[in-house]
Amino acid sequence: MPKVGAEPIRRAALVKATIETVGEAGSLEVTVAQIARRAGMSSALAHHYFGSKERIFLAAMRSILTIYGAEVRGALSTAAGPEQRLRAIVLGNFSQGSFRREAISAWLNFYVLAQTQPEARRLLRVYQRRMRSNLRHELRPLVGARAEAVARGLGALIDGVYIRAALAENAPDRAYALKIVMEYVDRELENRT
Amino acid sequence: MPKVGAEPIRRAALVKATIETVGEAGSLEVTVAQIARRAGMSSALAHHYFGSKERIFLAAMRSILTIYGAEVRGALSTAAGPEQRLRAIVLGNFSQGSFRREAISAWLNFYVLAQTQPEARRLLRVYQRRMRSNLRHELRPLVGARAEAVARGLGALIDGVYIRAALAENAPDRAYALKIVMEYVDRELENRT
DNA sequence: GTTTTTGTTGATTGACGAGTCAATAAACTT
DNA sequence: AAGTTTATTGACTCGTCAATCAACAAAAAC
Repeated sequence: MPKVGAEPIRRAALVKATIETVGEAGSLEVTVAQIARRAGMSSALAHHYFGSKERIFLAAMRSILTIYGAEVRGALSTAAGPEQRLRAIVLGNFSQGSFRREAISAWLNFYVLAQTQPEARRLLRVYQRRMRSNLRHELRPLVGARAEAVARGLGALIDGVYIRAALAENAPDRAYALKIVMEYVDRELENRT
Repeated sequence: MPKVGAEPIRRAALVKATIETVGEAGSLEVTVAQIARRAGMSSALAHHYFGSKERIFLAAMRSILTIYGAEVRGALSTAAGPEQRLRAIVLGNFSQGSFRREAISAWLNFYVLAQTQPEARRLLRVYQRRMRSNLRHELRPLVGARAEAVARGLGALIDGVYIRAALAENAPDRAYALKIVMEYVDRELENRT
């Protein structure tokens, strides 16, 4: 049943299926066949479009980071003033699309992938750098010279809250996660110079 | 060359080799043969003593958590008063033995293992609970009702700083990691009630 | 309407790796 | 000295899985 113009649809389906499969399995040790089946095709087709398992993973990772980025940008669009914008960035990091069980678990696994895969590492680094730069930019007028350190601390805290959520048994508690991070922001802004 | 009383020595060697191998590879996808070779024995012997790869991993994880615990206790032993003790706990988390490249990378990978392996998950949970309880105990006299939230935040921040260190290309910067976390403590203690 | 491009899969290959086993040997027991 | 326990490994089995390939089908191009 070959329908023309299938490529982008198939690729998207595979990326989605990869995130779901890795997220559910909680591990990168999933087979191409599993992913392909979930995406409704044969494993041969998955290889046909992506060439290798590695490339499938990288595409999925790119997708996750893109979603993060988009949600942060979305949250940012309505915010005015440094404090509002700072809080919007944090909020964006915990929005619906990103702070979901499989997404979190998949993210953790891609983090591990970045330990071995140079391209995965590059992607993650680019993303982190951009995030830190955004945070620093809003923090500068709020905490001055401390901006760099606070940006790093915030980034690390967000990552930490994420991996802790990956380990929780119930559905991740978005509100509580957000509370922890926002209170960090509160503390830093209380004593601003 | 069978020397009697080899079991504990072999087991220890395997645990050590596992942490090193996983840490270096940055992945759990290492073979029993690799681990065994590094520990100076055949893979058959590794299976003989541990029964399965899974059990080898669990033993390695237990070892890592034990080392953490010991270092925290060590740091705690000389500290007096809640604030000193709180800072000692943090310090213990970043001590020489734990905050090392392979240990960090291995820890991250065991974190991932805990997503799938019930026993690994249990171990990690027990460890986290104890750590949080320790933190809370020292925080209570310092920040009162906020103790629970701060303990959680601190725990998450420490985890976050760890995984970020796993991604760094150079040797992990212990001093900087510590600075980030200690400043979090500073902020929380500044406005104590 | 034939050729080319795009889509698709079942079957196969080839490698790798966990776990088992039989065999060998040194040390301890009686 | 014979028997038992502990240590140790090379060789093998068996399953799994990424990747390839040959073949078929439909649409597009010519």
